[in-house]
Amino acid sequence: MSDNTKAAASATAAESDTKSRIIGVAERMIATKGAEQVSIRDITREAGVNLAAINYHFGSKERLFAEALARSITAINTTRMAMLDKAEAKAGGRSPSVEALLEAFILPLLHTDENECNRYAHTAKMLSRFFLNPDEEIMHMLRPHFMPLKERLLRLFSAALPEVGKTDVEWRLGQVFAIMHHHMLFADLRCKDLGKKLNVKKELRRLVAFCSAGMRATPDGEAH
Amino acid sequence: MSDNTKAAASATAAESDTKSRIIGVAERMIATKGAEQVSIRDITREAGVNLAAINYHFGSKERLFAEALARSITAINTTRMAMLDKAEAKAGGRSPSVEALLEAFILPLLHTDENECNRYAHTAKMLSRFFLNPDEEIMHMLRPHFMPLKERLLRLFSAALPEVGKTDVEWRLGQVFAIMHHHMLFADLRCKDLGKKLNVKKELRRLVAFCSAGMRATPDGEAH
DNA sequence: GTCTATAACGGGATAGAC
DNA sequence: GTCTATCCCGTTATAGAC
Repeated sequence: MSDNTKAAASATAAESDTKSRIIGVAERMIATKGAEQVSIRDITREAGVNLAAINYHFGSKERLFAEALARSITAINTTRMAMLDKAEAKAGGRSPSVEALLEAFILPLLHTDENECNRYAHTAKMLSRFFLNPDEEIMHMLRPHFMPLKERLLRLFSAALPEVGKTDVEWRLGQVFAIMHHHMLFADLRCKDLGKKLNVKKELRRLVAFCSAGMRATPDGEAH
Repeated sequence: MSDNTKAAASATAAESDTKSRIIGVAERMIATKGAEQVSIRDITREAGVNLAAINYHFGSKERLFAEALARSITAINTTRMAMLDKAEAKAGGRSPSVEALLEAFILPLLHTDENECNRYAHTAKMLSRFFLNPDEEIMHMLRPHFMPLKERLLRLFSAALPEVGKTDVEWRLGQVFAIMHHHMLFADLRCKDLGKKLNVKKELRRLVAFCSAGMRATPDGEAH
């Protein structure tokens, strides 16, 4: 075991950082087995580092996981930003429609792998972990990773919904987030239990229909 | 591996003191500290029973917690059923409005205590635990506790929304559930971090407005 | 500063005596 | 049915090597 770690260390001297290797291994294992099934013993064994290395570099298991979560969030939000760019370009100088904005928010979450039904199902589960046991430090560390998108969405939705107050727009956006969080939490169950691939197009249509109606609701709740 | 048919048998007989005492203690401790902070060692110490008693009577810690969760669900759903009774009586022979139905579904979840901001915040967290780590046996055990309500809601919403297909009504009801799950998961955070009591009336109005619009959405997502 | 070795701790589960 | 005695595991803390 000792010769293995030495070889790996010398072979990749430039980036043989224990810290980045740990993150890499953690990400891979989480993506494979899910955060709930990954112990730091698994990670350190696989990475060929000592058990205590995680505590030294990250402070705790949760903060290592938060690091991995941040990467996923960044990946998702980059795609969302790109879709917003396209939507804005397509709308010319005008404001993109509520539907276009929702699609940019929702669609990146529905991407599928061949083996994994939903690529980001494990990301949703990691998010849930933090929701279940809120940690102020981690939340603070995560905030920058989704704030830019949130600000932009708030601005764009407010422009698309001039008749809805900004406070309400923000609150309603929170409900869309809630729906998507729940959706992804069960994406793998729906897929694995039913033994069929998810119908992305259909799900997107349903989600956009429900959420756009909610975003546009009049305060008294009568939408028609 | 061990057969669990014995558990069903013991339920019929005069419930062993130990078993009911364990459930009672577990419920109380979960309501006080939250499920995440309660170990079976805490419970057995407090109940004055042996550590192994939980495994003997319930099979596992998770199944004991599921028992406590089932009680909360039953309490909530009894209130919901009563509100549906009233709504149906008020509507005479006609179908209660979407708003009245949503209110019956949502309002019971918003009840507050003096110390606890949301009486069922811990219930939501327990639900989340199971969502995070789905257990087929537990899900099967829980199903009867919310199926009657679900069936009734499906029937009533379908009657109130004749233009929406039953499959869509069910799917949309799932989104309302998602919103409420998320809402309760953060009820305590909103309350404790902001240091102010929740404004139940305002939250109810917002929730009903958003959800009723979503329930009524037209398939293409245009609601106005 | 970086990392290892090891110990201590607390948690859930279980076999087997009674 | 109940209880003791473990077992195994994941996590955390510390001391010290490099």
